[in-house]
Amino acid sequence: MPRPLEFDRERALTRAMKLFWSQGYNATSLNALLQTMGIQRSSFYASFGDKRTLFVECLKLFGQRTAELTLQQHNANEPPQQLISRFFEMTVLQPPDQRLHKGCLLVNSILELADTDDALCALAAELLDSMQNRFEQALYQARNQGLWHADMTPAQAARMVMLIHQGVRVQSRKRIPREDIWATLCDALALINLKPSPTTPDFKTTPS
Amino acid sequence: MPRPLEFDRERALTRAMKLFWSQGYNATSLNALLQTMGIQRSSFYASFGDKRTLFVECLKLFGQRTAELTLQQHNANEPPQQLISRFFEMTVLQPPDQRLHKGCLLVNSILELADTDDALCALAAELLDSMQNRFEQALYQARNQGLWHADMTPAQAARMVMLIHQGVRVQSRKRIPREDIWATLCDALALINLKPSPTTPDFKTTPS
DNA sequence: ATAATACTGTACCAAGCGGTACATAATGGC
DNA sequence: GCCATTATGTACCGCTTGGTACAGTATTAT
Repeated sequence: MPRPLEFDRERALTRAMKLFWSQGYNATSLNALLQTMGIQRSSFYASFGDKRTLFVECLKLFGQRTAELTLQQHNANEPPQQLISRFFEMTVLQPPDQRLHKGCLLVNSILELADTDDALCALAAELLDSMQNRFEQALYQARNQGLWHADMTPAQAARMVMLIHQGVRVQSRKRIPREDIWATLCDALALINLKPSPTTPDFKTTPS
Repeated sequence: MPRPLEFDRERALTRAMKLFWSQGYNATSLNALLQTMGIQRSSFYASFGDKRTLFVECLKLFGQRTAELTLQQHNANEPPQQLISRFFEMTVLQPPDQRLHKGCLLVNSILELADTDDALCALAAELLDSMQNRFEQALYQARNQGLWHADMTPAQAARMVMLIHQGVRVQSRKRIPREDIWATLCDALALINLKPSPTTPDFKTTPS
């Protein structure tokens, strides 16, 4: 009976996420959100509740998208530790500068909201932890298949991967050239026998 | 001729820094600042210009304090790479939880302000870079004296140290127990032959 | 005493904030 | 056509924001 078309909720949500991702929670005003989401104030509150509720949705969406990014091409033939390599390739190597320099929404949010909004901070931390769990699982498999070894347990190595990830995300937020970040990243991953690939990537034609 | 006593500027500045450190730039209101600094609105603008100018001072103060923290006890007899160990001990091991969980003001600021205030972000990045330079210098000395070696140059290792630092600062912002952070940190530093010390630290009696 | 300076206290400002209210137009199933 | 629903547009709310103005009160050197 009603007017069915709920504009483009997914699209609007994605745009909101990108804005939060770039500017942070506090610095993103409602007016700015409405403008980039392309909807009206009334529609906003009807569809998304309020700013904070929207942000929760954005955090979850980011976690989901990140998971898809690493898992979508992960088939059985592929060595498990390739999951980690590809994760970094997708987040540091391939993406346009614009996205690279936004860092990681989860990391950004934890640092911004740690002392002002415990619940949001805990949610972001939780999503980050699930990434760590996926990495640990992959390393566990890889070790059992004789495809990876190191002087530490999968759990320890997964913590290292997250440490490296978070460090890299900070680096990337300060507009350091992608080549430099990639070099540092390779150095770091080599230390735990996870150096991405024998082929040196080509940065020349990366679009922005 | 005038009334000489300029209240306690240093003290007020320190308090302001701590508040920014804990809450970030945007989430820290002027009223909150006045309250913790213990001064009046008029005195504030007379002595510190405005909020943003104050923040610049706070960033510089933080950089200076951090430098003092690592360099003050650094005498000639001490192995140079001990500077790095002590740096982490001072920022992760010894400080009360309260300070630990604030992370690093420079890292926090870079992530919060990357896309909204280039100048502030650049200043924080610059101060962070000077930390890296000190570490690189220390590693260079240590290597020449045969006190440290690794499969990478001092410059590469210094980048690793900063990567680890930034990763640890993110970890610490999510209220992870200090013991866990310390364990992860030891794993990471061991990879570049900078494991803090043979003695396992005692966490039991750390005050908060 | 006087002039100069530094602080306090309070009132005020325009602007922006997140959020609400409501009247109106469009769209569908019945 | 009718009604339910969902959108739009706009006006408005109370509150907070960073910043200014100014009168009053100390405090000091001269």
